[in-house]
Amino acid sequence: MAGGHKETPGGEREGSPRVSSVSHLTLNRLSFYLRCLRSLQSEEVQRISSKELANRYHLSASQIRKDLAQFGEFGIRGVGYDVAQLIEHLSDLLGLERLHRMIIVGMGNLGSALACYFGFNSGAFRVVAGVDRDPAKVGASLCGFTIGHTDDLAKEVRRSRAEIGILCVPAEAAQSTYDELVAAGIRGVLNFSPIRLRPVENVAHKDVDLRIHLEELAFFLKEPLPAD
Amino acid sequence: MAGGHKETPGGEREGSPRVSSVSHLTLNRLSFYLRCLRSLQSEEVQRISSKELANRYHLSASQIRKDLAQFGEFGIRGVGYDVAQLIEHLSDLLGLERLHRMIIVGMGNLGSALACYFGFNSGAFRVVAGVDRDPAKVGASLCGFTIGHTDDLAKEVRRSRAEIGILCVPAEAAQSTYDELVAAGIRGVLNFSPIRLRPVENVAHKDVDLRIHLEELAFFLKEPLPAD
DNA sequence: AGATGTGAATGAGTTCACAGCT
DNA sequence: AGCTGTGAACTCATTCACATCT
Repeated sequence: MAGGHKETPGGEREGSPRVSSVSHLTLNRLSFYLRCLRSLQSEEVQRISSKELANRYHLSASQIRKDLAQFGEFGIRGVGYDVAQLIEHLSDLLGLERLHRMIIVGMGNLGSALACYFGFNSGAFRVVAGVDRDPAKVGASLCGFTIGHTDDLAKEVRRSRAEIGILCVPAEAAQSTYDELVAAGIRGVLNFSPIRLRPVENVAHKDVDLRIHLEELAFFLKEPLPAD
Repeated sequence: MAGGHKETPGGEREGSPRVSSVSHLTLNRLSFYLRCLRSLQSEEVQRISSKELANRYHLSASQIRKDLAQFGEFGIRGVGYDVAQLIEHLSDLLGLERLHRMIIVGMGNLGSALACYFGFNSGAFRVVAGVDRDPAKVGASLCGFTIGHTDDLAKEVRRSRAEIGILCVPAEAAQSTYDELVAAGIRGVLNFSPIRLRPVENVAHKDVDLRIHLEELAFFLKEPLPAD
Protein backbone atom coordinates (compact mmCIF):
# COMPACT_ATOMS: atom_id res chain seq x y z
CA MET A 1 0.00 0.00 0.00
CA ALA A 2 1.30 3.41 -0.95
CA GLY A 3 1.60 6.24 1.54
CA GLY A 4 -0.39 5.66 4.67
CA HIS A 5 -3.35 7.87 4.19
CA LYS A 6 -6.41 7.21 6.19
CA GLU A 7 -9.52 6.53 4.32
CA THR A 8 -13.16 6.27 5.07
CA PRO A 9 -14.48 4.36 2.13
CA GLY A 10 -17.68 5.52 0.63
CA GLY A 11 -17.98 8.39 2.96
CA GLU A 12 -15.47 11.06 3.35
CA ARG A 13 -12.02 10.56 2.19
CA GLU A 14 -9.81 13.44 2.25
CA GLY A 15 -7.04 13.96 -0.11
CA SER A 16 -3.53 15.27 -0.42
CA PRO A 17 -0.59 14.01 1.48
CA ARG A 18 -0.73 16.33 4.41
CA VAL A 19 2.22 18.04 5.82
CA SER A 20 0.44 19.78 8.62
CA SER A 21 -1.74 16.97 9.73
CA VAL A 22 -5.02 18.31 10.99
CA SER A 23 -7.79 15.77 11.11
CA HIS A 24 -10.83 16.50 9.02
CA LEU A 25 -12.93 16.15 12.15
CA THR A 26 -11.05 19.05 13.67
CA LEU A 27 -11.37 21.09 10.48
CA ASN A 28 -15.10 20.55 10.36
CA ARG A 29 -15.41 21.65 13.94
CA LEU A 30 -13.36 24.76 13.26
CA SER A 31 -15.73 25.63 10.42
CA PHE A 32 -18.61 25.13 12.76
CA TYR A 33 -17.06 27.28 15.49
CA LEU A 34 -16.61 30.01 12.93
CA ARG A 35 -20.25 29.87 12.05
CA CYS A 36 -21.21 30.05 15.71
CA LEU A 37 -18.93 33.01 16.27
CA ARG A 38 -20.42 34.89 13.32
CA SER A 39 -23.82 34.32 14.79
CA LEU A 40 -22.60 35.62 18.14
CA GLN A 41 -21.08 38.64 16.46
CA SER A 42 -24.39 39.50 14.87
CA GLU A 43 -25.81 39.41 18.39
CA GLU A 44 -23.08 41.87 19.37
CA VAL A 45 -21.39 39.44 21.74
CA GLN A 46 -17.79 40.57 22.06
CA ARG A 47 -16.18 37.97 24.25
CA ILE A 48 -17.02 34.37 24.92
CA SER A 49 -15.53 31.56 26.97
CA SER A 50 -15.15 28.05 25.64
CA LYS A 51 -17.66 26.96 28.23
CA GLU A 52 -20.37 29.35 27.15
CA LEU A 53 -19.73 28.65 23.47
CA ALA A 54 -20.09 24.97 24.24
CA ASN A 55 -23.31 25.49 26.16
CA ARG A 56 -24.88 27.64 23.48
CA TYR A 57 -24.20 25.28 20.62
CA HIS A 58 -24.02 21.90 22.32
CA LEU A 59 -20.31 21.44 21.94
CA SER A 60 -17.52 20.38 24.26
CA ALA A 61 -15.58 23.14 25.97
CA SER A 62 -12.34 21.22 26.28
CA GLN A 63 -12.53 20.19 22.69
CA ILE A 64 -12.99 23.76 21.58
CA ARG A 65 -9.88 24.70 23.53
CA LYS A 66 -7.87 21.78 22.19
CA ASP A 67 -8.93 22.46 18.64
CA LEU A 68 -7.99 26.10 18.85
CA ALA A 69 -4.79 25.61 20.83
CA GLN A 70 -3.44 23.51 17.98
CA PHE A 71 -2.93 26.68 16.00
CA GLY A 72 -1.77 29.18 18.57
CA GLU A 73 -2.91 30.94 21.69
CA PHE A 74 -6.00 32.76 20.58
CA GLY A 75 -7.62 33.18 23.96
CA ILE A 76 -7.06 35.33 27.00
CA ARG A 77 -6.63 33.32 30.18
CA GLY A 78 -9.14 34.18 32.81
CA VAL A 79 -11.29 35.96 30.24
CA GLY A 80 -12.13 33.93 27.18
CA TYR A 81 -11.92 34.58 23.46
CA ASP A 82 -12.44 37.84 21.65
CA VAL A 83 -15.15 37.07 19.14
CA ALA A 84 -14.00 39.37 16.35
CA GLN A 85 -10.39 38.34 16.77
CA LEU A 86 -11.17 34.65 16.78
CA ILE A 87 -13.32 35.01 13.66
CA GLU A 88 -10.36 36.68 12.04
CA HIS A 89 -7.98 33.93 13.10
CA LEU A 90 -10.27 31.11 12.06
CA SER A 91 -11.11 32.63 8.69
CA ASP A 92 -7.45 33.04 8.08
CA LEU A 93 -6.64 29.57 9.23
CA LEU A 94 -9.29 27.95 7.08
CA GLY A 95 -8.32 29.97 4.05
CA LEU A 96 -11.59 31.88 3.93
CA GLU A 97 -10.16 35.35 3.70
CA ARG A 98 -10.05 35.25 -0.07
CA LEU A 99 -12.52 34.23 -2.75
CA HIS A 100 -12.41 30.69 -4.10
CA ARG A 101 -13.54 30.42 -7.68
CA MET A 102 -15.27 27.20 -8.62
CA ILE A 103 -16.27 25.40 -11.79
CA ILE A 104 -19.06 22.86 -11.95
CA VAL A 105 -18.58 19.92 -14.25
CA GLY A 106 -21.84 18.27 -15.20
CA MET A 107 -24.84 20.59 -15.21
CA GLY A 108 -27.49 17.99 -14.50
CA ASN A 109 -29.98 18.29 -11.67
CA LEU A 110 -27.42 18.46 -8.95
CA GLY A 111 -24.84 20.55 -10.83
CA SER A 112 -27.40 23.17 -11.83
CA ALA A 113 -28.73 23.37 -8.31
CA LEU A 114 -25.29 23.82 -6.81
CA ALA A 115 -24.48 26.54 -9.36
CA CYS A 116 -27.18 28.69 -7.80
CA TYR A 117 -27.01 27.29 -4.28
CA PHE A 118 -26.49 29.97 -1.68
CA GLY A 119 -23.99 27.94 0.29
CA PHE A 120 -21.83 27.74 -2.83
CA ASN A 121 -22.15 31.41 -3.66
CA SER A 122 -21.57 33.23 -0.43
CA GLY A 123 -18.63 34.18 1.68
CA ALA A 124 -15.38 32.85 0.32
CA PHE A 125 -16.93 30.77 -2.45
CA ARG A 126 -18.36 31.51 -5.85
CA VAL A 127 -19.33 29.35 -8.78
CA VAL A 128 -17.82 31.11 -11.78
CA ALA A 129 -18.19 28.55 -14.54
CA GLY A 130 -19.91 25.34 -15.54
CA VAL A 131 -19.64 22.85 -18.36
CA ASP A 132 -21.68 19.98 -19.69
CA ARG A 133 -21.43 17.36 -22.41
CA ASP A 134 -24.95 17.97 -23.65
CA PRO A 135 -24.90 20.54 -26.52
CA ALA A 136 -28.48 21.46 -25.64
CA LYS A 137 -27.29 22.84 -22.34
CA VAL A 138 -24.24 24.67 -23.68
CA GLY A 139 -24.79 28.38 -24.12
CA ALA A 140 -27.49 28.67 -21.48
CA SER A 141 -26.92 31.26 -18.80
CA LEU A 142 -27.68 30.81 -15.16
CA CYS A 143 -26.65 32.39 -11.91
CA GLY A 144 -23.96 34.53 -13.41
CA PHE A 145 -22.21 32.41 -15.99
CA THR A 146 -22.76 30.75 -19.34
CA ILE A 147 -22.50 26.99 -19.61
CA GLY A 148 -19.57 25.81 -21.71
CA HIS A 149 -18.84 22.47 -23.30
CA THR A 150 -16.95 19.79 -21.44
CA ASP A 151 -14.59 19.49 -24.40
CA ASP A 152 -13.38 22.97 -23.53
CA LEU A 153 -12.89 22.12 -19.87
CA ALA A 154 -9.25 23.16 -19.70
CA LYS A 155 -10.00 26.40 -21.51
CA GLU A 156 -12.93 27.13 -19.21
CA VAL A 157 -10.84 26.47 -16.13
CA ARG A 158 -8.19 28.89 -17.31
CA ARG A 159 -10.63 31.53 -18.51
CA SER A 160 -12.65 31.48 -15.30
CA ARG A 161 -9.57 31.11 -13.12
CA ALA A 162 -11.40 28.44 -11.11
CA GLU A 163 -9.32 26.63 -8.51
CA ILE A 164 -11.96 24.21 -7.24
CA GLY A 165 -13.85 21.77 -9.44
CA ILE A 166 -17.26 20.42 -8.44
CA LEU A 167 -17.68 17.02 -10.01
CA CYS A 168 -21.33 16.24 -10.76
CA VAL A 169 -20.98 13.82 -13.64
CA PRO A 170 -22.24 10.24 -13.70
CA ALA A 171 -20.07 7.51 -12.24
CA GLU A 172 -18.72 6.32 -15.60
CA ALA A 173 -17.35 9.74 -16.49
CA ALA A 174 -16.03 10.65 -13.06
CA GLN A 175 -12.46 9.39 -13.20
CA SER A 176 -11.68 10.74 -16.66
CA THR A 177 -13.25 14.10 -15.88
CA TYR A 178 -11.30 14.24 -12.67
CA ASP A 179 -8.08 13.61 -14.57
CA GLU A 180 -8.96 16.36 -17.04
CA LEU A 181 -9.63 18.78 -14.21
CA VAL A 182 -6.29 17.98 -12.66
CA ALA A 183 -4.55 18.33 -16.00
CA ALA A 184 -6.22 21.72 -16.41
CA GLY A 185 -4.55 22.83 -13.20
CA ILE A 186 -7.40 22.59 -10.72
CA ARG A 187 -6.23 22.58 -7.10
CA GLY A 188 -9.16 21.02 -5.32
CA VAL A 189 -12.06 18.76 -6.23
CA LEU A 190 -15.38 18.16 -4.53
CA ASN A 191 -16.65 14.88 -5.90
CA PHE A 192 -20.39 14.17 -5.87
CA SER A 193 -20.20 11.11 -8.08
CA PRO A 194 -20.65 7.81 -6.29
CA ILE A 195 -17.25 6.37 -7.11
CA ARG A 196 -13.83 6.46 -5.56
CA LEU A 197 -11.42 8.57 -7.51
CA ARG A 198 -7.80 7.69 -7.91
CA PRO A 199 -6.47 10.82 -6.25
CA VAL A 200 -3.59 12.87 -7.55
CA GLU A 201 -0.78 14.29 -5.45
CA ASN A 202 -1.19 17.86 -4.35
CA VAL A 203 -4.79 18.13 -5.40
CA ALA A 204 -7.12 18.50 -2.44
CA HIS A 205 -9.96 16.13 -2.64
CA LYS A 206 -13.22 15.40 -0.91
CA ASP A 207 -15.91 12.88 -1.71
CA VAL A 208 -19.50 13.64 -0.88
CA ASP A 209 -21.72 10.67 -1.36
CA LEU A 210 -25.32 11.69 -0.88
CA ARG A 211 -26.71 8.22 -1.34
CA ILE A 212 -24.61 6.80 1.45
CA HIS A 213 -26.24 9.17 3.88
CA LEU A 214 -29.63 7.78 2.96
CA GLU A 215 -28.37 4.27 3.50
CA GLU A 216 -27.17 5.25 6.93
CA LEU A 217 -30.63 6.52 7.77
CA ALA A 218 -32.19 3.37 6.35
CA PHE A 219 -30.21 1.28 8.80
CA PHE A 220 -31.81 3.04 11.73
CA LEU A 221 -35.26 2.83 10.21
CA LYS A 222 -34.84 -0.89 9.94
CA GLU A 223 -34.51 -1.25 13.66
CA PRO A 224 -37.70 -2.10 15.45
CA LEU A 225 -39.18 1.00 16.97
CA PRO A 226 -38.79 0.61 20.70
CA ALA A 227 -42.38 0.82 21.78
CA ASP A 228 -42.03 2.45 25.15
CA MET B 1 -22.72 16.33 10.57
CA ALA B 2 -21.20 19.47 11.62
CA GLY B 3 -19.08 19.09 14.68
CA GLY B 4 -19.88 16.33 17.08
CA HIS B 5 -18.77 12.83 16.47
CA LYS B 6 -20.88 11.29 19.14
CA GLU B 7 -24.12 11.76 17.30
CA THR B 8 -26.75 9.26 18.14
CA PRO B 9 -28.94 9.09 15.10
CA GLY B 10 -32.23 7.88 16.28
CA GLY B 11 -33.15 7.38 19.85
CA GLU B 12 -30.78 4.89 21.27
CA ARG B 13 -32.90 2.40 23.09
CA GLU B 14 -32.13 -1.21 23.51
CA GLY B 15 -33.57 -3.14 20.61
CA SER B 16 -31.11 -5.66 19.28
CA PRO B 17 -27.97 -4.98 21.26
CA ARG B 18 -25.43 -5.46 18.51
CA VAL B 19 -27.43 -3.46 16.01
CA SER B 20 -27.85 -0.23 17.89
CA SER B 21 -24.18 0.23 18.66
CA VAL B 22 -22.70 0.31 15.18
CA SER B 23 -20.54 3.30 14.43
CA HIS B 24 -21.44 5.39 11.45
CA LEU B 25 -17.96 4.80 10.09
CA THR B 26 -18.69 1.10 10.00
CA LEU B 27 -22.09 1.69 8.45
CA ASN B 28 -20.61 3.80 5.69
CA ARG B 29 -18.09 1.12 4.98
CA LEU B 30 -20.78 -1.53 4.81
CA SER B 31 -22.65 0.58 2.27
CA PHE B 32 -19.47 0.88 0.31
CA TYR B 33 -18.76 -2.86 0.44
CA LEU B 34 -22.24 -3.46 -0.86
CA ARG B 35 -21.62 -1.20 -3.80
CA CYS B 36 -18.35 -2.98 -4.54
CA LEU B 37 -20.02 -6.36 -4.36
CA ARG B 38 -22.75 -5.27 -6.76
CA SER B 39 -20.09 -4.17 -9.16
CA LEU B 40 -18.35 -7.53 -8.78
CA GLN B 41 -21.62 -9.32 -9.34
CA SER B 42 -22.14 -7.48 -12.59
CA GLU B 43 -18.72 -8.80 -13.56
CA GLU B 44 -19.99 -12.27 -12.71
CA VAL B 45 -17.55 -12.75 -9.84
CA GLN B 46 -19.10 -15.35 -7.55
CA ARG B 47 -16.70 -15.57 -4.65
CA ILE B 48 -14.23 -13.11 -3.22
CA SER B 49 -11.82 -13.05 -0.31
CA SER B 50 -11.46 -10.06 1.96
CA LYS B 51 -7.95 -9.69 0.63
CA GLU B 52 -8.96 -9.47 -2.99
CA LEU B 53 -11.87 -7.16 -2.21
CA ALA B 54 -9.45 -4.93 -0.36
CA ASN B 55 -6.97 -4.92 -3.21
CA ARG B 56 -9.56 -4.14 -5.84
CA TYR B 57 -11.08 -1.19 -4.03
CA HIS B 58 -8.23 0.04 -1.87
CA LEU B 59 -9.66 -1.09 1.41
CA SER B 60 -8.29 -2.94 4.41
CA ALA B 61 -8.83 -6.70 4.47
CA SER B 62 -8.84 -7.04 8.23
CA GLN B 63 -11.27 -4.19 8.52
CA ILE B 64 -13.63 -5.80 6.05
CA ARG B 65 -13.55 -8.97 8.12
CA LYS B 66 -14.08 -7.12 11.40
CA ASP B 67 -16.91 -5.08 9.99
CA LEU B 68 -18.70 -8.12 8.68
CA ALA B 69 -18.00 -10.37 11.64
CA GLN B 70 -19.88 -7.93 13.82
CA PHE B 71 -23.10 -9.21 12.35
CA GLY B 72 -22.51 -12.89 11.97
CA GLU B 73 -20.35 -15.38 10.12
CA PHE B 74 -20.99 -14.57 6.50
CA GLY B 75 -17.83 -16.06 5.06
CA ILE B 76 -16.49 -19.53 4.42
CA ARG B 77 -13.13 -20.15 6.05
CA GLY B 78 -10.48 -21.09 3.59
CA VAL B 79 -12.63 -19.86 0.72
CA GLY B 80 -13.92 -16.32 1.09
CA TYR B 81 -17.34 -14.74 0.76
CA ASP B 82 -20.10 -15.68 -1.62
CA VAL B 83 -20.85 -12.47 -3.48
CA ALA B 84 -24.58 -12.95 -3.98
CA GLN B 85 -25.06 -14.15 -0.43
CA LEU B 86 -23.13 -11.29 1.05
CA ILE B 87 -25.07 -8.76 -1.03
CA GLU B 88 -28.19 -10.31 0.37
CA HIS B 89 -26.94 -10.13 3.92
CA LEU B 90 -25.70 -6.57 3.64
CA SER B 91 -28.85 -5.28 1.93
CA ASP B 92 -30.85 -6.86 4.66
CA LEU B 93 -28.61 -5.52 7.37
CA LEU B 94 -28.71 -1.98 6.06
CA GLY B 95 -32.46 -2.05 5.59
CA LEU B 96 -32.28 -1.78 1.82
CA GLU B 97 -34.63 -4.64 1.09
CA ARG B 98 -37.67 -2.44 1.00
CA LEU B 99 -38.51 0.90 -0.51
CA HIS B 100 -38.03 4.02 1.56
CA ARG B 101 -40.45 6.78 0.69
CA MET B 102 -39.15 10.30 1.10
CA ILE B 103 -40.59 13.81 1.22
CA ILE B 104 -38.59 16.90 0.38
CA VAL B 105 -39.30 20.00 2.40
CA GLY B 106 -38.19 23.16 0.64
CA MET B 107 -38.24 22.93 -3.14
CA GLY B 108 -35.56 25.52 -3.83
CA ASN B 109 -32.53 24.83 -5.99
CA LEU B 110 -31.25 21.99 -3.90
CA GLY B 111 -34.62 20.47 -3.01
CA SER B 112 -35.77 20.42 -6.64
CA ALA B 113 -32.51 18.89 -7.75
CA LEU B 114 -32.66 16.14 -5.15
CA ALA B 115 -36.26 15.36 -6.09
CA CYS B 116 -35.03 14.24 -9.49
CA TYR B 117 -31.59 13.08 -8.44
CA PHE B 118 -30.85 9.54 -9.49
CA GLY B 119 -29.15 8.67 -6.22
CA PHE B 120 -32.37 9.59 -4.42
CA ASN B 121 -34.61 7.70 -6.80
CA SER B 122 -32.99 4.35 -7.26
CA GLY B 123 -32.72 1.14 -5.36
CA ALA B 124 -34.35 1.37 -1.98
CA PHE B 125 -35.14 5.07 -2.15
CA ARG B 126 -37.77 7.16 -3.83
CA VAL B 127 -38.86 10.77 -3.48
CA VAL B 128 -42.63 10.60 -3.31
CA ALA B 129 -43.58 14.10 -2.23
CA GLY B 130 -42.36 17.64 -1.83
CA VAL B 131 -43.63 20.82 -0.26
CA ASP B 132 -42.70 24.49 -0.33
CA ARG B 133 -43.82 27.72 1.31
CA ASP B 134 -43.92 29.61 -1.96
CA PRO B 135 -47.45 29.47 -3.45
CA ALA B 136 -45.93 30.00 -6.90
CA LYS B 137 -44.27 26.61 -6.63
CA VAL B 138 -47.25 24.73 -5.21
CA GLY B 139 -49.11 22.69 -7.79
CA ALA B 140 -46.16 22.23 -10.11
CA SER B 141 -45.33 18.67 -11.05
CA LEU B 142 -41.89 17.24 -11.32
CA CYS B 143 -40.30 13.85 -11.30
CA GLY B 144 -43.41 12.01 -10.36
CA PHE B 145 -45.18 14.14 -7.78
CA THR B 146 -46.96 17.44 -7.35
CA ILE B 147 -45.56 20.04 -4.99
CA GLY B 148 -47.73 20.69 -1.98
CA HIS B 149 -47.78 23.56 0.47
CA THR B 150 -45.67 23.47 3.62
CA ASP B 151 -48.80 24.29 5.63
CA ASP B 152 -50.08 20.86 4.66
CA LEU B 153 -46.86 19.13 5.65
CA ALA B 154 -48.46 16.65 8.04
CA LYS B 155 -51.17 15.83 5.53
CA GLU B 156 -48.61 15.34 2.77
CA VAL B 157 -46.51 13.07 4.94
CA ARG B 158 -49.49 10.91 5.69
CA ARG B 159 -50.84 10.91 2.16
CA SER B 160 -47.49 10.02 0.61
CA ARG B 161 -46.57 7.61 3.40
CA ALA B 162 -43.09 9.12 3.48
CA GLU B 163 -40.86 7.91 6.29
CA ILE B 164 -37.82 10.04 5.54
CA GLY B 165 -37.85 13.82 5.34
CA ILE B 166 -35.24 15.73 3.33
CA LEU B 167 -34.83 19.14 4.89
CA CYS B 168 -33.82 21.76 2.33
CA VAL B 169 -35.17 24.91 3.93
CA PRO B 170 -33.15 27.96 4.94
CA ALA B 171 -31.46 27.99 8.34
CA GLU B 172 -34.15 30.11 10.02
CA ALA B 173 -36.90 27.66 9.15
CA ALA B 174 -34.95 24.48 9.82
CA GLN B 175 -35.75 23.79 13.46
CA SER B 176 -39.45 24.50 13.23
CA THR B 177 -39.81 22.49 10.04
CA TYR B 178 -37.92 19.64 11.65
CA ASP B 179 -40.30 19.71 14.59
CA GLU B 180 -43.28 19.65 12.23
CA LEU B 181 -41.85 16.69 10.37
CA VAL B 182 -41.39 14.83 13.60
CA ALA B 183 -44.88 15.71 14.74
CA ALA B 184 -46.17 14.40 11.42
CA GLY B 185 -44.64 11.04 12.26
CA ILE B 186 -41.54 11.07 10.10
CA ARG B 187 -38.98 8.44 11.16
CA GLY B 188 -35.77 9.84 9.70
CA VAL B 189 -34.46 13.23 8.61
CA LEU B 190 -31.66 14.17 6.28
CA ASN B 191 -30.85 17.78 7.07
CA PHE B 192 -29.20 19.94 4.42
CA SER B 193 -29.67 23.20 6.29
CA PRO B 194 -26.54 24.64 7.86
CA ILE B 195 -27.69 24.50 11.45
CA ARG B 196 -27.62 21.98 14.22
CA LEU B 197 -31.02 20.58 14.94
CA ARG B 198 -32.24 19.75 18.40
CA PRO B 199 -32.80 16.08 17.74
CA VAL B 200 -35.83 14.14 18.90
CA GLU B 201 -35.79 10.67 20.45
CA ASN B 202 -36.40 7.80 18.08
CA VAL B 203 -36.06 9.87 14.95
CA ALA B 204 -33.00 8.98 12.91
CA HIS B 205 -31.09 12.02 11.93
CA LYS B 206 -28.20 12.96 9.73
CA ASP B 207 -26.76 16.39 8.93
CA VAL B 208 -25.21 17.05 5.57
CA ASP B 209 -23.50 20.38 5.41
CA LEU B 210 -22.35 21.05 1.88
CA ARG B 211 -20.65 24.34 2.69
CA ILE B 212 -18.47 22.75 5.31
CA HIS B 213 -16.98 20.46 2.68
CA LEU B 214 -15.92 23.50 0.68
CA GLU B 215 -14.33 25.00 3.72
CA GLU B 216 -12.39 21.82 4.28
CA LEU B 217 -11.06 22.04 0.74
CA ALA B 218 -10.21 25.70 1.22
CA PHE B 219 -7.96 24.82 4.11
CA PHE B 220 -5.82 22.62 1.91
CA LEU B 221 -5.72 25.21 -0.84
CA LYS B 222 -4.36 27.68 1.63
CA GLU B 223 -1.49 25.50 2.64
CA PRO B 224 1.74 26.00 0.77
CA LEU B 225 2.02 23.16 -1.67
CA PRO B 226 4.40 20.68 -0.08
CA ALA B 227 7.42 20.25 -2.25
CA ASP B 228 8.31 16.82 -0.94
C1' DA C 1 -2.89 -24.92 2.22
C1' DG C 2 -5.84 -20.68 2.51
C1' DA C 3 -9.09 -17.60 4.37
C1' DT C 4 -12.15 -16.37 8.13
C1' DG C 5 -13.08 -14.62 12.77
C1' DT C 6 -11.15 -12.65 16.90
C1' DG C 7 -8.37 -11.28 21.00
C1' DA C 8 -4.39 -8.28 21.66
C1' DA C 9 -1.70 -4.29 20.28
C1' DT C 10 -1.53 -0.04 18.35
C1' DG C 11 -3.16 4.38 17.01
C1' DA C 12 -6.54 8.26 16.75
C1' DG C 13 -9.63 11.23 18.94
C1' DT C 14 -11.89 12.95 23.13
C1' DT C 15 -12.36 14.10 27.86
C1' DC C 16 -10.30 15.05 32.40
C1' DA C 17 -7.91 17.64 35.55
C1' DC C 18 -4.98 20.97 36.73
C1' DA C 19 -0.90 24.12 36.18
C1' DG C 20 -0.31 28.67 34.91
C1' DC C 21 -1.71 33.12 33.25
C1' DT C 22 -4.76 37.51 33.65
C1' DA D 1 -11.51 34.44 41.30
C1' DG D 2 -11.92 32.67 36.29
C1' DC D 3 -10.46 30.66 32.06
C1' DT D 4 -7.04 29.08 28.85
C1' DG D 5 -3.71 25.69 27.33
C1' DT D 6 -1.93 21.06 27.93
C1' DG D 7 -0.20 16.59 29.56
C1' DA D 8 -2.38 12.35 31.16
C1' DA D 9 -6.29 9.21 31.16
C1' DC D 10 -9.58 7.28 28.66
C1' DT D 11 -12.55 5.78 24.87
C1' DC D 12 -13.23 4.57 20.28
C1' DA D 13 -11.31 2.67 15.86
C1' DT D 14 -7.97 0.24 13.10
C1' DT D 15 -4.42 -3.04 12.39
C1' DC D 16 -1.84 -7.22 13.68
C1' DA D 17 -1.26 -11.87 14.46
C1' DC D 18 -2.86 -16.18 15.01
C1' DA D 19 -6.08 -19.88 16.42
C1' DT D 20 -9.76 -22.02 13.95
C1' DC D 21 -12.28 -23.91 10.47
C1' DT D 22 -12.99 -25.82 5.35
